[in-house]
Amino acid sequence: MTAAKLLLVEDDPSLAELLEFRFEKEGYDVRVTADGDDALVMAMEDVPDLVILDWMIEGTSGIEVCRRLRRDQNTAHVPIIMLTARENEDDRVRGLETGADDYITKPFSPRELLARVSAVLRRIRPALAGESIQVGDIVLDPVAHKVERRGRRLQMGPTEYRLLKFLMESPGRVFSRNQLLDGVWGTGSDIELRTVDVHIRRLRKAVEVDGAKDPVRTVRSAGYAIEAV
Amino acid sequence: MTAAKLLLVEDDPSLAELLEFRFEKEGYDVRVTADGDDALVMAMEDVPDLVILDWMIEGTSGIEVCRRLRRDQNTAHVPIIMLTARENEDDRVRGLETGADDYITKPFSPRELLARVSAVLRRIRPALAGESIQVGDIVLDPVAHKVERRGRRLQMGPTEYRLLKFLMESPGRVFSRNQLLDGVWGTGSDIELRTVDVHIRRLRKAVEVDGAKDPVRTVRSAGYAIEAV
DNA sequence: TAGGACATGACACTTTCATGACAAGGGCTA
DNA sequence: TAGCCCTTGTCATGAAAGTGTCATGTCCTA
Repeated sequence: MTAAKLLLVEDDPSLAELLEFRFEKEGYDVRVTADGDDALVMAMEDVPDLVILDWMIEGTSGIEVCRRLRRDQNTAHVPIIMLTARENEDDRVRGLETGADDYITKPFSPRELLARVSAVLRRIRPALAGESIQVGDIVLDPVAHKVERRGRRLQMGPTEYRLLKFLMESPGRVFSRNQLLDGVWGTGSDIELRTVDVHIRRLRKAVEVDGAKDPVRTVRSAGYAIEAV
Repeated sequence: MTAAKLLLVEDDPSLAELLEFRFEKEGYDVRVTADGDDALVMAMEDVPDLVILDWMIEGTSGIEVCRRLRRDQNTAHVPIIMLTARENEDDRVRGLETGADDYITKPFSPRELLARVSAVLRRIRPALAGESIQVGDIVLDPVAHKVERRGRRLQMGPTEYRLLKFLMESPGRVFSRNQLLDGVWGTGSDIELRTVDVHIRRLRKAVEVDGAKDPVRTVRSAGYAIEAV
């Protein structure tokens, strides 16, 4: 299981350091910045699994960062937890309405933030929390690195496994070839776009079980998705 | 678009009634019970999209309900928001660790709870949280790249899809052929004006469902619009 | 009723995708 | 270390689906 990538946007150095320490201790892969614009750049370059965003930061404001993350295709679905010192309900609601998934009011204990991060990740990316994912009749166990369909064990290469896992984390959602390259092969991989097709085909072949239908949907001129069949 | 089904487990009658009223006003399909065991039965019988669970209820305790929901295959993935009167951090953390997706501390405003429900649903089923576009009986889910009408899945080419999406983003508004070329084909496309007519026709054919009326309105010497029928 | 505007079917042309083949690389074993 | 097997990225090819244009028919309106 690869570590979950967190992006922490916090301009109080001591708090940032404390949180970074705690999260790394929990096995997360943490990057930190104090600046909103930096945060956006970092998020675009390497899409994190979750963003922890202080409402009051230098440069671009927290809510603006949130809005922009939501606007970009690649980061639109990254969960965001906002840190806010405000008691004001309007701000909390506005944060949630802007697209934040959760907020936590300062002062908070690191432990509670950890619990929230874990809860959000579990909801969004069960595989990161070590839980198995199920889509239709396909079950993927990230801990055992096993895939089963209708009780039968499936055999596939490492790339097909990662591709399947990536797709299963967002069932039904269509990913472009570029998104798949970023998500499965890693940002900045220098791979031919069409190579994705080939791996999709290998994946299709790997999940073939007697009379079961193909769970991989091709969306012409858009990409691929996996769905319950 | 079918309404999101909520299950509200709350034993304070006045609060339950208030919430039920607010949620139904927002278009949710709400069922209410005051009892933990009832809640489990109801959840098994008709799996809700989200559970709002009071921590302190009669019968089986909230946390126990949470645990059991998580244990059953059918309800394991249903998001849970816990309502708690306790300030105690341990309880909050324990709730999250047990599998609740979120909690909210009493007293809270219905508005905030609504925002949280919406935020959680947005994650789980984008189509339920208003991320899909709906015009009349046509529902377009941009994330899954799917279009449905009266529950039936529609099939169309990429251009028709983009055209439909563009029109549905401004229901009722009339677009000239030039505007459509700019918006759907991209500015600077060197396409014959009349080609729009052809794609409109293909779109019309694609959204044909048994006896449903044509949602595409032709405005003579002006352009086209889509409207609820 | 004439003239313009729109609808429709046909068709040739493009784009996009599925598939099989293949060579390069890596790791493991004998 | 040579040989073998598995994985991987790329390419060529054929099939399928989608696209733009035109000619013709139909409708509407002044």
